[in-house]
Amino acid sequence: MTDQQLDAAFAALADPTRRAIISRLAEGPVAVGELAAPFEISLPAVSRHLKVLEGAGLITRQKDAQWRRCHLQPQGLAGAAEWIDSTRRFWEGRLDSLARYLEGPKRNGKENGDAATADPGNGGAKGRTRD
Amino acid sequence: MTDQQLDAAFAALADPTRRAIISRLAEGPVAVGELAAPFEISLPAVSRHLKVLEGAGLITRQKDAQWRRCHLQPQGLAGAAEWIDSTRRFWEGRLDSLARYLEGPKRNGKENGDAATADPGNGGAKGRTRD
DNA sequence: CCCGTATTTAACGAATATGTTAAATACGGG
DNA sequence: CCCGTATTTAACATATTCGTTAAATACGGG
Repeated sequence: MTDQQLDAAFAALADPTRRAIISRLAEGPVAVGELAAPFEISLPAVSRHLKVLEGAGLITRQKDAQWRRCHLQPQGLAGAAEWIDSTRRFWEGRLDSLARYLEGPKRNGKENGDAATADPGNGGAKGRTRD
Repeated sequence: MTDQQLDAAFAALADPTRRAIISRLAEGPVAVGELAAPFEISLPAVSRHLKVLEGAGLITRQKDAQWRRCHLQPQGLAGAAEWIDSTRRFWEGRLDSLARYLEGPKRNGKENGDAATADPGNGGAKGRTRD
């Protein structure tokens, strides 16, 4: 997933109407009119939201006579989720190194409960600006 | 997580500079100046990005003399990830019901054949003007 | 107390997003 | 071929976002 795709996906998700549309589509494909019904905004506004979602790769639209049936594109969601998860894994990996550091040969007897603020990478250096 | 929090979190993630900042912070806490160094934009611009990230609950800033050390707030990321994952779980659950429906003991020999567009949950409901 | 460093706030302009209404387009049917 | 339904595009107003530069604020040190 490129940076631009992530931009588009996250921007698309940053709107409650669009998230509601996605939630609705997770139940199954729906045509535009039916999709728009629950919302108070106009149909053109929904249409534009759909364009944004489609541009972000989160949905597709299939022609079906004069209807356009919208389908969730789960791989689009997967791309966004993957960015977040890999960041979280990275963070947790960093915590793992911290745990190893604390439990290492030094045999640290105290359990460090607040790993989130500890900083082995910059451990004792307070007030340092550059490294 | 409220709708507004999701708005803020996803909007915050929809910017490559802010995602880069988050990636950097996943390695450990960093002061603003050092955080800003890799970017070509001005320091005030970075400062505003940090404000956005903080407002979205994705980071925190701690005072440390004249420095402000920025920390990742992983629970913020978790909230966004959870929305996506629950949507995906819902989608997959729906596919599961579809599979059961297709393979189930009560074989009904009616219209189906395209798993991606079939819709057991809304099978013959409204919106079907054309058959 | 004043200075230099670190960071934020203020003020501004350009680009983008979102909503509206009115008109255009696409489709199947009589 | 024209009509009604479904949906999109056009044109427009307004709000927000993102960048800039200049000034303000916060802090520790001589």
